[in-house]
Amino acid sequence: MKILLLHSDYIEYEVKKKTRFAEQFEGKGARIDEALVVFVSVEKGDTEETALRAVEEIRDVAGKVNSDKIVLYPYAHLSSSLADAETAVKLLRFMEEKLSDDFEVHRSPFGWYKAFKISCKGHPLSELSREIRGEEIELTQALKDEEKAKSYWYILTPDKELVDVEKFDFSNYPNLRKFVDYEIAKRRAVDQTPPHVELMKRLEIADYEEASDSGHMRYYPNGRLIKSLLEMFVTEKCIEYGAMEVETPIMYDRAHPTLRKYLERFPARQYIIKGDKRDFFLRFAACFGQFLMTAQATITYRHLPLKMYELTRYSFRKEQRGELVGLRRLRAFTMPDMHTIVRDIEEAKEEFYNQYKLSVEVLKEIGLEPDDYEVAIRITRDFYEENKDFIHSIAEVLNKPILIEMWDKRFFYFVLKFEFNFVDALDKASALSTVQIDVENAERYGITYVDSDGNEKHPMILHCSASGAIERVVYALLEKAHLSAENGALPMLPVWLSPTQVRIIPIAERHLEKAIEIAQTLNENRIRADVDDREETTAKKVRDASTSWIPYIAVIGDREIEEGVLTVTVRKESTLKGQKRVKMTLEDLMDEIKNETEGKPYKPLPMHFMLSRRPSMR
RNA sequence: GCCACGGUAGCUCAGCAGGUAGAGCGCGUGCUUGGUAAGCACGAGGUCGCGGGUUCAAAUCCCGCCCGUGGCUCCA
Repeated sequence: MKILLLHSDYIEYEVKKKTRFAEQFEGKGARIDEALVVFVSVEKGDTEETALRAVEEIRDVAGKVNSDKIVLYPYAHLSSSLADAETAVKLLRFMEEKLSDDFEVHRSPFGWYKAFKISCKGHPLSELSREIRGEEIELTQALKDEEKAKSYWYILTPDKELVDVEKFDFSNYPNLRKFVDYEIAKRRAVDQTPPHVELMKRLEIADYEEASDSGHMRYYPNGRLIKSLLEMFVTEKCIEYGAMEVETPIMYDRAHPTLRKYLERFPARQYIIKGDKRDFFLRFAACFGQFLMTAQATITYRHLPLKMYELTRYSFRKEQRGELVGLRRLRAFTMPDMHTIVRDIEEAKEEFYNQYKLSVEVLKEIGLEPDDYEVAIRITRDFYEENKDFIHSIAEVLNKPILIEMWDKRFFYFVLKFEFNFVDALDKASALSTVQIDVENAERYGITYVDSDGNEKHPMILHCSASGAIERVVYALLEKAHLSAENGALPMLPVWLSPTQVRIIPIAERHLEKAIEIAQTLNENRIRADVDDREETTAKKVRDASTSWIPYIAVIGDREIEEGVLTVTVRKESTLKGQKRVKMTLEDLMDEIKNETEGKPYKPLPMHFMLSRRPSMR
């Protein structure tokens, strides 16, 4: 329940119009002089208990301002989580009744649009607001702390200087400025749909699914392929880095004592699922499963650092409705989540540093260069003061200025984290890779290791998402392609992620057989090639291939067959005005693509290799 | 929750001082057998988000609801 108390000379109100929740009311309005006016929002979870506490608050304030008249004024706009009308009216009546013992109480009607005039006395106690907490289930403690946490902002320069963010010269770092503006001012002056939303639909990657909850997407064959390749890639990198891949449940008992406490410390809203006897929440990361597994394992110092990895399909976060956008922010998303158990802070720092570099490398190989993102480090002041050299060594890795957010007090479970933030075409920022040093959860989950001295100790834990959410990586790649198009290039995805890598276009029907043969050879060599066998003009086929962002378009006609070559349009080297066409043999083409996609996972074509056999998905 | 905008053919959208529903793309059929970013012709395809009201008559006006997108959620 939220209440706003105003000590007034008078209040005057007039009922205008009913809403559908309107309470029976015959009068027109009222004027009450010298009253303590209490605006009230009854919220979800409020009970008579909550109302009684509110009554006590009101009594207290009324005593202080020496007022014997109270006006209870239902006012929905104090809260974004209102109770249903029935409960609200019930509790308001209840409060009216309780207050009537000591005060002259006037209650204005619920559920009407009302015009009102109020004259507030303006002395120090004349304006007060109070929040009376009921059974609050949706908002966790961490979310509230996040609101309260006081942040200090700095830029750590490549010269290892910590500059107040106000004093930093951003003129050479426009993207960092955008990121900082977004972070600190949280300002969004944009009122257009982000470019990647249009692209994800047009390229048949993903789309909204109206039959599901907001923030849950459908992925078409192209989208599934792209996601799948990214998932495979990040997973391989983490395993290569030394992690053990595991799989854990997606839902957990809400009442589980350990999990309950962790929920309180994580700033996210959960989906709740009703089970037979217990209620469950859907996981928002792989922490629970991995921590519970680790707690049971017998671990000694010889095993450390110990890494465990899971690709979470899905993680669920019930973000506020208005925060959801395209692939940027979802309620169900796929996240690579790796946890590293380390012996002490020194080992934690070492791993943190290595995983920072791992993240840089993963993003780079995916197609996102350090220029495409901005680095943020969030840290407690103590930890910074004690580890300056270490933080500076991180700054050296990319040799670019870093945004530092510093807190006096540790509000969260970590003492240090970094994020790589992508700044999109509309100047909005969102985090990709991140690593955190967690100093709390080993103890909470009862995770221990036996040290060389024979004693059981609690380790520290690193949380790492080397690429960030897979959907968000797709978002970043699409936005990046859009940005490159604005600079005159032809937008495209990296070749290893392009659903079709080579499109074969036969000039006439008599070339079709040869075209199919070539496509088959390519596919046998793990290159995704398809054939435009539709009855369309060559120009039309080239246009369609181009608007699908296909990296290599190979035309085959009499001349090519005679010479034993292909005429290939190379997208990367073309512009809308001038297309780069090269004659090359099939072997040359295969070599070039092999080269381009080396070390990357492969999956076959997501749809039939003959275009005439392929449905349009939307 | 609040504000703005939107929901019409598979897609993108026009029509809305009330009078039998339109375009482009896509799809189907036919002609054309093509040389690098949209060949030509014909055709099929619509409970105009849902419910109520006004009217001789509603996609169009009024009321309510649902869904979507963007922003806000007041930080004095």
